[in-house]
Amino acid sequence: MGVLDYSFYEADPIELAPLLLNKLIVRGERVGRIVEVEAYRGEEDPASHAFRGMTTRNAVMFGPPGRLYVYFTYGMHWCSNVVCGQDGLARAVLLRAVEPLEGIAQMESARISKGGVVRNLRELARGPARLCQAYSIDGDDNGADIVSGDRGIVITDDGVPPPKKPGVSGRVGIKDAADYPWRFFVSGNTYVSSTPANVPRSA
DNA sequence: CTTTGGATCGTCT
DNA sequence: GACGATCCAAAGG
Repeated sequence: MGVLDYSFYEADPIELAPLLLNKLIVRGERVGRIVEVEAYRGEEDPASHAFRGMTTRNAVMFGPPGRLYVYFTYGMHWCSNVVCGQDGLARAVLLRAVEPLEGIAQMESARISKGGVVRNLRELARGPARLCQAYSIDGDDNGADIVSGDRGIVITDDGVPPPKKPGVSGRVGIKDAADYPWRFFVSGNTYVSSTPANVPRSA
């Protein structure tokens, strides 16, 4: 229960990613449950921004765990990752979808004020860029400490455990290493994005 | 319902 | 100079 400790984030992203499922992201009034994530493993992962070493853009990924790595892409979108693994290793978990629980009005106005479109609750924070819009996460939040909450963002545990058998599939929107089964989601949850086809575990 | 193409710019080659 | 860890609207079945 409560805010997660730094030690929680020291794990390898493949271990940590499924453990982040069902945790809460909190920023002020805004509270949502994480239902979909992806693991990225730095120099060992052709799809990772850090595959070819450190740059100014990805530097936060190499730093201490328990921070946010926020990046800009497609000329208009922000996406956010939880930095994990030990200090010096470029490891991170991309936050891909959240089930809105509280502060829904604030999430909606945050999206709309940034030119977003809110069709329904399901699409409010479904997808990494929409999630950032809903939480007003942008470049200013790159490097934010999600344990101390120095920028007002924390990840907490409300007692709901991660799924015993999370859904697993390839990661979305990448070309390299598309077959790595490093996307994890809460099976059956409607707030999970659907691409690629949800592949049940056990298989 | 699915498919397709446009928007838009910081970062790396 | 090319291209994204994406989203959205419009067009087609």
